[in-house]
Order: sequence, then structure tokens, then C-alpha cells
Amino acid sequence: MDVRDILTESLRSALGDLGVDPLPTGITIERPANPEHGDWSTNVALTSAKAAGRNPRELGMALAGVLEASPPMHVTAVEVAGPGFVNFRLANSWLHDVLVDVVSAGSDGWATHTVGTGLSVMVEFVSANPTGPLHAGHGRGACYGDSLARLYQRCGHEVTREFYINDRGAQMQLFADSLAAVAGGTDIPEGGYHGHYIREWAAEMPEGADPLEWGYERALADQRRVLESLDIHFDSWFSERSMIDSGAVEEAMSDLRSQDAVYEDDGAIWLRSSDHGDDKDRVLVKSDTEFTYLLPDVAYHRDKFQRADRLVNVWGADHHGYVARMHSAMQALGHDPSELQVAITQMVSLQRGGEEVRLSKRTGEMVELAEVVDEVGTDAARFTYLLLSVDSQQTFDLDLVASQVNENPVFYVQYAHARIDSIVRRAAEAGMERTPLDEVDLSLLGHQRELALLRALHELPDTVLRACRERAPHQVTTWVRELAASFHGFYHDCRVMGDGIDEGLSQARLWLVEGVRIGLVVALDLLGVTAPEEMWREEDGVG
RNA sequence: GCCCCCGUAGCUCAGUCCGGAUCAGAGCAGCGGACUUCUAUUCCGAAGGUCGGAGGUUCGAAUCCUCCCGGGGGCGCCA
Repeated sequence: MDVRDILTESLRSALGDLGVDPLPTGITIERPANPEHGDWSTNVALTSAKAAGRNPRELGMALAGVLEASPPMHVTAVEVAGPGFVNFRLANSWLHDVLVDVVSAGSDGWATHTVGTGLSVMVEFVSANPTGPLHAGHGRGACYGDSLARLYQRCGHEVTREFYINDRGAQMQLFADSLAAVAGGTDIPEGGYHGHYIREWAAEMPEGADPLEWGYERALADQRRVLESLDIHFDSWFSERSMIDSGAVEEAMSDLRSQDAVYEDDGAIWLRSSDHGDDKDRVLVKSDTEFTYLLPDVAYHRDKFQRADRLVNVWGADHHGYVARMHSAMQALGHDPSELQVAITQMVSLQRGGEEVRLSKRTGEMVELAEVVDEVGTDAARFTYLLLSVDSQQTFDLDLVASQVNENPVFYVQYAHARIDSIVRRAAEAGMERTPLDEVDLSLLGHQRELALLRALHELPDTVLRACRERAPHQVTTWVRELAASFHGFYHDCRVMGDGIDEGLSQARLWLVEGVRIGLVVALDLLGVTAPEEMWREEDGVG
């Protein structure tokens, strides 16, 4: 049982004893920033003062009195401070209980949640046009979307990862025309694609191949390959064209008509998106009877709502303006717009050798995502893309991320795991197996380093839940960096085994280290980063 | 002109959604220390701040509201 539940129940009962009515619906227990304020604290006396008809400080004193008379489990002192905060001091036993929880749950069970049980979520991400390779900027949305999916899974949701393929329209045609032009030795059409890959691919294209079909397959295969190299695997690849063939686009249109959500003007068909928060109406069918990108997109989202309870789209910052119109269209079709959440990732700029590299598929100047992965490796790429809030712009420095020296937090975290595995190997070599947990005296864990680790482990379930709710995987990154820092401090100050280390203490520390390993594995897995068994400096060689 | 994101230590960023406690955190850079040890890719210390600015709400604001300044992105019958 989480220590906060113990405290909450005691507080609720104490408030009842004091005749507070109604009891507060939520009692918040926080860890004070200042350790002098105790291990846990509540502001309930401040928030319930009115209902109690007393001033906060007085209510706090009364609460403390009741609680001191029969202290809740682990509690050694109850104090009132400031305007009426009630502060608890606890015996270390509450932290030892955390360790029992962690190792009992294991990496499959610790920091899992059930908030999503029975809810299906479809995370749509990347969804790049099949007109070329993915570039470094796509990497952010790719790693973010995949990590988000992992978070939803850990919180109990049934998750589908989907890639929407824009396999029709003007861009596809330009791409095909560009390929054909290069293959045929003519000029690339205006607005066409000029990237280096166009020349490569045109050279690969067999005689007589349809440039559109062949190019589409070529691009898709390329994109899929780099995503897989990042350990990102989609459950479904959804074709825009397929909705034309299946009549889904026509159905969406007739739905919109029957909802009176469209009208004709200037020979075009418009969506009344301004009725639902967009700043203007949008064209669905152009006056030349071609669809805009929007109509198939509406059909696509309508389709997704048949397949999942919640939709999450990951879009780049350049698409933020489309959020309102898509919400508007979904509302017109009778969906709750809050069930379509759009996460916007801000731009990534690349540096290499101190020079900024511009990303633009059309001018042909770009760094392919595949190059990034080649240069820095999967783990460093993923960790780095997930280092910052996606609300912040990111400068990805290839030289820095590729370097396996200081400055690069991914190695710091992975090294913590490698050290743990090393300890476990050494212990095994010394014939020291962990004895069953219930035979180990965890009360021997009282060093500040040990307690800091246990506090960090206790935070992981909250961090996972918050990261999922706020769609912010970087919070997991922040947490795991802090856990690694605590571990390295522990490693330095507290030997697990060896001269002068009592057998009982060794056992307790072996279990502590196992708990930390579980925390690292859980967090790294949420980020899609591996937890290596060993790491050696290159110049040292292996062994 | 309108919309979105950002502005916190020299640099790069957490913290802001949901306001709390006269220490606002981390990494890196720089300075000074620690290996006869389970991996020094590590650890410890000192230093470093008008939280972009101004008002407002509040017992209390980095956090909420308004305006302003600066940086980035977006505003098509392109996708």
C-alpha cells in the first residue's frame, strides 16, 4: 500500500473525529521541497478550514493532536508549520516497503496503471509523404509517438500505432514526374524534387516501371527500414488511396452533407469549419472537382473513430493550424473533439561540426534520418529526441550525440545499468546469491544514498502516469537521469560487497540494486532505449 | 493583422497544465578536490539567478489573468 494512502485515510478519519463535514473530496499528500518540513506534508488544514469553521492553523493543530494520539503506520512525528501545513516525519520503514513493492512487481509490473483499461487508443505518427526518405526532423515525431504509445500501454490502454500514407495527390505526382525526368534525362519539373536520393532512385528504377507506383514502393520501403532501425514498428499502414477505392471518402462527404456541414460557393464545396472554432471555412472539393487534402483526411479520421475510443495525432509545428479544422470536422460528424488529441512537436534543427544544416526535402538539402541513426546509434538517437519537451525547439548536434564522452546523458544512464549488471556478475562469481527477500533485513538500508534511491523509485509510478496524461515522455527521461545520478552516488559511497561489508548488508544492497535495475529497465523501455549489460571505453577494449 | 511554441545560471534545458513553506533545480563549460576498491563513461565541493518586462488576482505567483518586448513556426481551391 502506498504510504500516501495510509496518510490520507488517517487524515480523513481524523477530520471526521473533529466533526468536519463535509469531508474534503481530495486530500493531497506532497513531499515538501524542504526536507526540514518532514517526509510528507498536507495542506488539508488550509483547504478544509472553511468547512471546519476554524482557522487553518488551529485546525492543523487539532489534526496533529488526533494523529499523534494514534500514529499511522511508519509515522514518528506530526508537526504543524507555517499557515497550517501538517507535516509528517516517517521511519525509514516506509521506504523499505517501497523496495518490497518494486521487486515484487518486477519490471513488468512496477509503475503500471489501470487508468486505460478498456480504452483503445490509436496513435498516428510520422505519416510522412511517400516522396522520399525520412529526414532528421521526422525522427523527433517518430520517437515521440512510439514512446507515447509505450506510455499508453503501460497505463493499461490498448494501443494501435498507425502510419497514414498520403499516397495520392499533387506531391506524389510531382515526385513521380521528378523520378521520370531524371531517368529520362529531361529537366525536373517546376516545384519538383531535387534531392540526391532522386538521382539514386531514378538510376535504380527498372526500364518501363511506372514511376509513381515504383517510387511509392521505394519511398515506403526506405521509410519503413529506418523506422525499424529505430525499433519503431507500426501495427498498421493506412493508405489514403484505399479510401477512394472503398468509397470512404464519398461516405464522409455524404455524412457531412446530411449534417448540413458543407455548402457550395464559387464552384467549390466548403466545410463550415468556422461554426466550430476555426477562423474560416475550408475547401473540401476544389472547383476543378479534385479533393483537397482535407476531405480524405476527414474521411480518415472518421474511419479511425470506428476503430478506437481515443485518437492521438502527432503533428509537426508546421501543421498546428490544421488542428482547429480537424476538430471542427469531427464535431460536425458528431464526435467529441476532445477524443481527438493532437500533439504538436516543435522543430528540430541539426548541427554538424558547428554548422547548422537546413532541412528541406524540396531543395534537396537534408540530413536523412538514416544518417542520424548510423552516426549516433539507435539508443543515443532515441534518448536525445526524447530529452526535451516537444514544446521546445531542439538543436540536435550530431557530433555531440555521437560522442561517447561526457555531455551525453544517454551513456550516463546506460552506464548505471551496466554497473548494476557488473555487480550482479561479481556477486555470482563470489558465490553470493540473493537470499529470498522476506529473509533479508531491509532496515539495514539507512544511508542517505540508499534512501535517496528508494525515494526515486517511489516516484516512478507517478512519473509514468503524469507523462502519459500530459503526453510528455521527456518526463521519463528526466526521471531516469535522476535515478542514474542517485545510483552513481550510491555506487561511489556504498559498496555492495567486499571487505568490511556485513553479509546482511550485502544482501539488502543486492536487493536495492535489483530495485534500481527494475526502475532503469522500466524507464529505458518506455523510451525505447536498451539497458546494456556492460559498457567499456573504446580505448580500453573489452575486458 | 490573426494563431501556436519558446524566453529560468555563461551555454543547453527541467519545473508552469493543477499557485504554496524567507535554499528556484539539473547537465555542460569553467574553478578546486577524490581511483591499491563491485567498471573514474564515476563521485564530492565552491561559484554561478531582477525566472524577458510591466501591471493585476491571491494570505502566497516561475506557475493564473491582461498588455508589451524578443526568438521560432503557421496562416492556399498545396500536403
